[in-house]
Amino acid sequence: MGPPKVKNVESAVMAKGEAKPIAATTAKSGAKSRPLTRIQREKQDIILEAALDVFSMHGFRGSTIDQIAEVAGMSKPNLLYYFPRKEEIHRRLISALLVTWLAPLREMDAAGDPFPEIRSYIRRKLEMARDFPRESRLFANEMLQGAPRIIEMIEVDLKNLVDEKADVLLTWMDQGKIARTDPYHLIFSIWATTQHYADFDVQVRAVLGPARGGEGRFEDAARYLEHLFLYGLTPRQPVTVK
Amino acid sequence: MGPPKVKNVESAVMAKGEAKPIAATTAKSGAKSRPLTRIQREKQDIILEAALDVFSMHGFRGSTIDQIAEVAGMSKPNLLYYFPRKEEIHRRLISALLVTWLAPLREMDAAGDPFPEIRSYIRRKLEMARDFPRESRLFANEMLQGAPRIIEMIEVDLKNLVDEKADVLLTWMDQGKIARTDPYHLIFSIWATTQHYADFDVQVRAVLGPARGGEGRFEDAARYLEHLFLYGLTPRQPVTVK
DNA sequence: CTAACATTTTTCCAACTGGTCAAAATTCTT
DNA sequence: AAGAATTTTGACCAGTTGGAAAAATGTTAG
Repeated sequence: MGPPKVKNVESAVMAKGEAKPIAATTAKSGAKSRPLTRIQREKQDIILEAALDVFSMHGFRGSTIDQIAEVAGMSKPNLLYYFPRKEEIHRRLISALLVTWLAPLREMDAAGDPFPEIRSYIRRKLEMARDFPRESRLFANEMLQGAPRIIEMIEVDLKNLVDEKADVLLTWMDQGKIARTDPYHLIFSIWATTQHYADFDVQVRAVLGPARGGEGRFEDAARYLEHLFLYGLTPRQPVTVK
Repeated sequence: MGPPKVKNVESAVMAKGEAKPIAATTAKSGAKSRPLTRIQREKQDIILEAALDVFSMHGFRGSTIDQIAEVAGMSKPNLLYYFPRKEEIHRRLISALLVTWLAPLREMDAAGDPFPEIRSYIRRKLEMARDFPRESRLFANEMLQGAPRIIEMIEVDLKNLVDEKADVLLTWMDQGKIARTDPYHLIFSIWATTQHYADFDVQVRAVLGPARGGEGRFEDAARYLEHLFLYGLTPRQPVTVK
C-alpha cells in the first residue's frame, strides 16, 4: 500500500456564465458556455482544495467563506467570483466525492472469487481512508447532520448500488462460499471499520501512542481487519463457546 | 434489548456564584456555593438537553446559542443567565459524555469468560448507539474536528483504559481463549461497527429502506455483529480459502 | 497595440453572532 | 404580606457572516 496522494478534488469541468458571474454548476437553458480559462480552472481547484480542508473539519455551517478564502490564499470577494454561493462549493465537493467514494464497492465483482473480492474491497476502502481522510470526514460530517444535501443520492444511487452488491453477497452465501449472514450489515461493518481510521484519526493516534500510531497503523489495521472478516466469513460449523 | 430512554444528560450538580451570575462550572477559590435552586436544576437540564440536540447535529462552531435557546424554549439572554458561555455548555456535555461512554469498556472483566465478556461489550455499545445516538454524534463531531476540547482526556484517560483492556485481551490470547490479533484494532473495530448505527443512522435507514430500516435494524445488527466477531475470534486453524 | 473580456480589489450592507446590562417580573423566605 | 433573592425580559453592542456592486487592474485575441 503505497500512498498515491492524489490532488485535484474534481476534474469534471463546468460551464461558465455570460459576462460577469461564472454560471452555476448546472448548465441549464441555452446559456452559451465558454470553456473555462486557465485561471478559472486553476483557481477553482485551489478553492475546492481549501474548501475540502475547511468543510471536512467544521461541517457546512461551521465553516466560513472567509476561512476558505484564507486557506485558498485569496480574498473573499475574489473567491465569490468563482463560486457565487457557499452552498455551491459544498455541493461540488460532495457530488465529486460520492463518485469516488463508491468506486471500490462498484468494483466488487460477482464473477470473482468471494474472499479475494471482499478482501480487496476492504483493502481499497482502507487505502481511501488513509489517502483521502478529508473526503471521508466531509462525508461523515454530512451524515452527522442528517445528510440534508445528499439524502436523495443516498436513497437512490447508494441504495441501488448496495442492493445490487447485497445480492451478489447473497449469491455467494447460497453457493456456500461465504458464511450466511446479513449482507447489508456486512457492508455497513466494512464501511464502519475502514472509515473509522479517517474519521476518528485523532483518537486512533492518541490511543495507539507515538510508538504504534505512526504510518504503520494502516498496515496493522489491514492485517487485523483481514483476519476479522476472513475468519468471520469462513463457512464452517460454529465452534462450541464456553 | 428494551429501550430505556434515559433523560437527564448530566446529574452532577455544580456550584452557583454569589449574586447575579451563576458561577462557572469549576468551583474555584473560596466562592461560597449555595446549592442549586429547583429552577436552576430544571433549567440547566432543559438547556443541556436542547444543546445536545443542536451540538450533536451541527458541531460546536455550527451551533448557535439562539438555536439552543429556541429548542430549550427560552430567550437567549435567559439561557446565558444559566450558562454564561457557549463553551461552558459544550464542555459540560462532553465531560458528562465521556464517563457514560467508557462505562461499557470499563466493565469488561478480565476474570470473566472472554466470549461472553466481548459479546456483552458489543451488545452494550450497540444499545448505547440505539439509546443515545445524540451523545454518539456529539462525540463523533468532536473527533472530526480534531477533538480540540478533549484531546487531553483522550490521550490520558481513554488511552489508559484502552491500554488496560488491551492487556486483558492479550492475556486471553496468550491463554488460547481467543484468536491472536491486534487488541487495539479489535477495540477500534467494536467502536466503529457499533457507533456507526448512531453516527450514520440516516445512511443506514436509507439503504435498508422502509422494510428493514425500522426498529428491528438494531436486532439485525446485533445478530450480525455477534456472528462477525464470534467466528472471527474463535481460535482455530485457518481454513483454506480458495 | 488595443479593445474586449477576465480577474481582483475596495467599499459596503443587512442579517446574524456571542454576549452585556439594567429594569421588570417572579419566586422564596420569614 | 413584605423584603430579599432569583429569574426573565428587552434593548443594546461590537464583531462576524454571506454576499452585492462597482471600480480598478490584468490578460489576450486579433
